[in-house]
Amino acid sequence: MYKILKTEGRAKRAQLETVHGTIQTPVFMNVGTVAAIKGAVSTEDLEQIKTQVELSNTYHLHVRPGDQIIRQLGGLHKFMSWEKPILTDSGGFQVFSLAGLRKIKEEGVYFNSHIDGRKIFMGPEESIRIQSNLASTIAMAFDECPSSVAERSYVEASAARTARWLQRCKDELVRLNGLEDTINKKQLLFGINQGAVYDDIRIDHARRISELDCDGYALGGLAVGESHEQMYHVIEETVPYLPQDKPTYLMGVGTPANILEAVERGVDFFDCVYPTRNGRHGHLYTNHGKINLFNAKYELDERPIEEGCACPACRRYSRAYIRHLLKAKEMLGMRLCVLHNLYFYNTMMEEIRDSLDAGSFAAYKKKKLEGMTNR
RNA sequence: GUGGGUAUGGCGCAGUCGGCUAGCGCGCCAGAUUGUGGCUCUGGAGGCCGAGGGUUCGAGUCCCUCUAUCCACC
Repeated sequence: MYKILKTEGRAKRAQLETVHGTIQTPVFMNVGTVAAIKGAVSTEDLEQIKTQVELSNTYHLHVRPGDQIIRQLGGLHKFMSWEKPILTDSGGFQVFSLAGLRKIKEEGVYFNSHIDGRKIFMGPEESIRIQSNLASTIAMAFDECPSSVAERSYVEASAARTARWLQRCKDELVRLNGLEDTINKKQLLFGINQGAVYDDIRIDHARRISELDCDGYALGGLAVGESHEQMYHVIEETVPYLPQDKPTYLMGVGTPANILEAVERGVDFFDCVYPTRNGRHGHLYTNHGKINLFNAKYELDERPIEEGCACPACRRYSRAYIRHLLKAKEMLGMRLCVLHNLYFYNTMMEEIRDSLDAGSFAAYKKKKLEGMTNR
């Protein structure tokens, strides 16, 4: 299933075989929360900008249109017309990030829908059941993502509960995958490590969840307020305690620099809203750093976003034109920016894989970081 | 021509019985944003308060003249 092809230090060049095709890693998963990449990006577009994995969200699809609806329509892949791998996030993070009133108990979490305010209960079994209905390629465990500044005692109790929840997720998935009418009987499950910025809690938690033999393991609860140094430190200390014959996924991260640092520390799956959200806001990633197309200095700039870039935006349009579209709030402006950013990220991951293949990742990373003056 | 209204940053407006560095929205100029509510947040620049004169310790606020503009009537 998961096969390491080459290593350089802790950095891994690997591949993960799934029922929806083989994923080459390190990989960046393109975030499409509600089964859509925001910014009017179609799955046809995704194929043209080197997307390997699309990421959607359990909670968001549960409240709208409803996982039962998607199940009746044949699952997420058929629903959104995307045949390659899809990873669904469990909804644990949404409880942390957007549910105002919430109650976290041993059985799960009670909170209110952000769409219509109605009460929702979600626990490990509910999350996995929804993900099974969505029939994604990879399901994520239902976890709690405590604040990075949460007190030690709280983090300790929370991590212990997340570990118990993982066992329940695992049991429920095994049960569902064994059912006759389950759409994707080979759905994979990734467990999630927690522990905020406390090394010993992280390590202890990593050891515990490693015994559950998941298909992959993620580092959760990072990039939620702590410094880059703290985050790199946690990754460095924790990754060795996660099964190295399984994929390692750093959730929600990050900037191009964050990714390069994490690859070096053994991470091979990433996802982040930056390329899409920042793209919608006119922030573009280039090899010279991030630029803000809203800035007045681009008003008469006839160059493409990035010289030599082969993305759909750079092949044809100028900074001045795209800036105009953004200021005029034309959808095409956002779309072109999102396409460029995702292409940039996916291309960078491709370059990372090539450099690992060639045994020159360290040199590649150094050169890439030196070029990016802004981030 | 007569009567009435209005003139405050690029645009639209607030400015209480005259009282300290004249506010707000949009726009503009920048910055944030890490398992996404196309959201939101944070800064910044920009005003001889239509012009001139007067009253007053003090006028965007009160008085006079002029100018511009809008409405009604002729």
